[in-house]
Amino acid sequence: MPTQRSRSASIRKVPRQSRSRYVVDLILDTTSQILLQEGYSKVTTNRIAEVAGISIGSLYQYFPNKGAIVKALALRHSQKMSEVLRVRFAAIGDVPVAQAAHEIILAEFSAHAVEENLHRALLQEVPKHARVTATNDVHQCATTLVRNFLAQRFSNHSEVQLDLAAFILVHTISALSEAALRRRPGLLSDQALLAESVALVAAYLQRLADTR
Amino acid sequence: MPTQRSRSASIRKVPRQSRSRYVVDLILDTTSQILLQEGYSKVTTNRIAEVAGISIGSLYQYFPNKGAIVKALALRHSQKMSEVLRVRFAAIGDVPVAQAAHEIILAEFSAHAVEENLHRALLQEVPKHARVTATNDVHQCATTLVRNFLAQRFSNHSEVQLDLAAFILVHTISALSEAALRRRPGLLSDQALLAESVALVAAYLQRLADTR
Amino acid sequence: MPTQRSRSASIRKVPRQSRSRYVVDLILDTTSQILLQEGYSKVTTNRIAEVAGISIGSLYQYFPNKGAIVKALALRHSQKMSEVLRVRFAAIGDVPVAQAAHEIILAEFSAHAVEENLHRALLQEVPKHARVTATNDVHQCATTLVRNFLAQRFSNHSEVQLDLAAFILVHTISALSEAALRRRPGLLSDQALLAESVALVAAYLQRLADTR
Amino acid sequence: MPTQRSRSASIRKVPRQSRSRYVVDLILDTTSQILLQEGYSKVTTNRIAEVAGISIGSLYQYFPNKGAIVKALALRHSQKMSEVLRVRFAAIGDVPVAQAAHEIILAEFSAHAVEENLHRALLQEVPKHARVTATNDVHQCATTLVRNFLAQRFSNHSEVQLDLAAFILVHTISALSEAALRRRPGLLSDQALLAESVALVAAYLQRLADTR
DNA sequence: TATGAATGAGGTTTCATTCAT
DNA sequence: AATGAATGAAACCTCATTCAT
Repeated sequence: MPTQRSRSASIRKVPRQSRSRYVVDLILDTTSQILLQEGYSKVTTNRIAEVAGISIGSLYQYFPNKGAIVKALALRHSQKMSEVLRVRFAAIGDVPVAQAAHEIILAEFSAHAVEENLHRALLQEVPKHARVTATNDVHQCATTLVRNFLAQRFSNHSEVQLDLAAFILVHTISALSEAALRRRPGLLSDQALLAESVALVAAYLQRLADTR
Repeated sequence: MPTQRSRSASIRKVPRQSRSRYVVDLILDTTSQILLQEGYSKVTTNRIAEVAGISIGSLYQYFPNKGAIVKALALRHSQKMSEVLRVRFAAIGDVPVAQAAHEIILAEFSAHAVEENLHRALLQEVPKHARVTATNDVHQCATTLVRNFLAQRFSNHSEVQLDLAAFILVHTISALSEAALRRRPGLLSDQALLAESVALVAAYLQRLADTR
Repeated sequence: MPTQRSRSASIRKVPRQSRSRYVVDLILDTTSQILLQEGYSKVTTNRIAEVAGISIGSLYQYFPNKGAIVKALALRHSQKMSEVLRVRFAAIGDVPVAQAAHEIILAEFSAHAVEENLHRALLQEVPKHARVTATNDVHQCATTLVRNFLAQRFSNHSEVQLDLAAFILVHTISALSEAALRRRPGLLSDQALLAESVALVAAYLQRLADTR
Repeated sequence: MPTQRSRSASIRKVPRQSRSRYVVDLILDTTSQILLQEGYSKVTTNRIAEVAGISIGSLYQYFPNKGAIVKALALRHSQKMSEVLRVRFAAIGDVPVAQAAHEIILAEFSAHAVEENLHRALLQEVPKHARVTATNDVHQCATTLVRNFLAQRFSNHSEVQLDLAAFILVHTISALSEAALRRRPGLLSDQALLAESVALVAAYLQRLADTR
C-alpha cells in the first residue's frame, strides 16, 4: 500500500541486496567521473546511464530523479570527509596547544584531501540547492569536533565564546584547505603553507589561553 | 578616424553610447534579479529578455551568447568589490598593527557586503567556468593590496614569506566575511564576530612582526 | 478427455483453479481501485502489481498485456450489470403499462447503480478501444430484454417498429440513469427524477399502445 | 513583470495577429485529425507538430502543454455546437407543441452533427479531466435554452418542475443524438428514428401541458 | 536597430514488457 | 509458478540561438 513518494527521496529501492548496492555505487561513481571530467552541465541522466553502461530505465529504478543522484553523491562524499575528521580528532592527545593546532589542521587538510577534485567540483559546479544538506553536514561535524576540543582545553570560557571560536576556526581552516587545493591541487602537502597555517591557528589558540 | 557622418553625429554619439550602456546595464540588472529570486536554472536568455522588457533579438545584439551575460555580470560585480577594497586600503594610515588588522578586516567585510546576495549567488549557483576570471579578479586585487601593506610594514621579510602571508590573510578574511554573510545575512555588523576576527588577524600579524 | 495425470489431480484441480481465479480477481479489483482513485493515466502494469502485492512477472502470467486487464475488468463489470438486468426483467409480471414502465426504469437504474463509480470511470476515462465489446454487451443485453418485453405487449407492431422502440427506450433510460449518477452520485433514489422518468417512458409506451 | 503562469492556461500567446490565429487553428485542426484517425493515444505533441509541419518548439510557443491543446480543441468544438443550438432555438416560433418537439430535436441533432466524429472521439477517447469544462458548456447551453422554452410554454409550472423537465429532455435528446451517431454515422438523417424521437418528446411535452 | 516567431537538439522521465533466476 | 531487475522506445517539454521582417 505505497503512499505518495516524496519527490526528492534519495533512493528508490532500498539497496539491501549486494546487486543493488553495486549499481547505486556504480551510478554515483559515474556521476562523479562525469562531473570531474566534463562539468556539471554535462551531468545528464542519459549520459550517466551511458557511461555507466546501464539503461536509462535501470538508473530510474535506483533514483527517483536526477537531483537525488547528485544529492546522494554529495552525501556520500560528506560522509567520507566526516569520517576522516572524526578519526583524526579522536587521535589528538593531550598535547601542547601549538601541536594541537598542528594536528587539527592536518585533520582538516586530510579531510579536504579526500577526493579533493570532487569536493571542489561539488562546491563550484553544482548549484547549492542540489547539495545543501550534505555540505552543511561536514561543517556541522567539524564545528562539533572543534567545539569539543576547545571545551576541553578552555573550560574557563563561556559557551558563547567557545561557539564563536569554533566558528572562526572551522571557517578559517576550511578556507585555507580549499584555497590551497584550488590554487594548485596537491598544495596541501606544501610544508610552508602548512607551517604558516599552524602558526595562524596556534597564535589564535594561544591568545585564547591568555585571555581570562 | 571618424567619418563625416559620425562626426556630424558626434553630438548624438554620447546619448547613443549611453543608450547602449543603459540596455547593457538593464540586462545585467535583470540577470542579477532573476539569479537572486529564482536561481541560476531559471536564468535563461528568453526570460532575461522578457523580464527586462526587451526582445530576445535585442539581447543578442548586446551579448553574443548567454555565457557572456553571466560573465559580464560577474565582472561588473567584482569591479565594484575591488573598488571598495582599493578605497579602503588607501585610507589605512600609519597605525599600530592591531588597528591595521581592524581596518583591513573592515575593508574586506565592506567589499563582501557589496551586493552580498549576488556575491553568494555567483559563488554558489553559477558554474565556475561561467565566472572564473571575474572571481579571481577580486582575490587578485585583495592579495595585491594586502601584499603591499605587508611589504610596507614587514620589509625585513622575504618575497616568498610576504606572498605566503598575503595568501593566508586574504583567504582567511574572505572566508570569515562570507561565513558571516551566509550565517545571518546582514550580520557583518556582528560586533563579537568582528572583534574575534580582528583578534585572529592581529595575533597573526603580531607574530609576523616578532619573527625576523 | 482428461489424461491420467489430470484425472488423478482432479481433487487438486479445483483449489488450483480457485488460486488462479483469486489472483485474477485480485488484479481486476486492484485495477478498478487505481482507476477510481487515481484515474486511468495512473493505471500502469507496474502499479497494479505493486498495489496488488504481486510481482510484475506474476501479473503477466495471468494476462498477456495491459489491454487484456482493462478489457477483463470492463467485461466483468458488464456481466454484473447484465445479470441485474436479467433478474429484474424476469420479475416483471403482467402489469399495466404504467407500472411496467416503472419496473423497467428501476431495472436499468439498479443495473447502473452496480459499481456506479467504476461504470462512470470506464466510460469517461478509459479509451474506447480498451472496452468496446464489454460496453456493448450491456446495451445488447438491455436492448434484447426490452425488445422481448415490447414483443409480448405490442405484438401488433412490426419487427422494425419494435427494434426502433427498443433502441429509443434503452438509450433514453440509460442516459437518464447515468445523468442522475453523474449529477449527484448516489442519487438514483431521487424520487422526483424517478417519477418524471417513469412519466416519460409511460407516455411513450402508452402512445405505442394507442398506435396500431 | 510576468507572474507565475497557471499550468493549464489554455493559450500562451494571445493570438492577436493573424499569423498566431493561423497557427493555433492549424494545431487544433491537426490534433483533431490525429484524434480521429489514430485515436487519443497517438495524440502526442511531437506527432501534432510533425503532422502540422511545424517544429515542436513552435507548438509550445502557442500552448503551454499538451493538455491545453486538447482543452482548446474541446472548447472550440463546444462553442461551435452551442452556436448551432442558439441559432436553431432562436428560430423556433410560436408553433404547436408537437412541432416544437420536432424543431427542438432537429436543433439538437444538428448540433451533434457538427463534426460528429470529433464529438464522439472527444467523448469516448479523451479522458474526462482533459475536457470537463468544454463538455459541460454544451450541456449548460442546451439546458438553458430548453429551460427558457419550457418557461414560455408552461408558465404555470414551478421552477423546480421546469428544471427537472429540462434536465430530462436535454439528457434524453442528447443521448438519442449520440446513440444514433454512434450506431451508424449519418443515422441522424434516419427519418424513422427522427419521427420516433419526436413522438417520445411530444408525448412528454403533451403530458406536461395536461398536468397543471 | 529592433523584433519575436521559429527552430530542433537534447533534457528528464515513464512504463509495457522480457527473461534469467 | 513466481520473482523483479533490466530494458529502451518514446513521451513531454525547454531553451540557446537564428533570421526574415
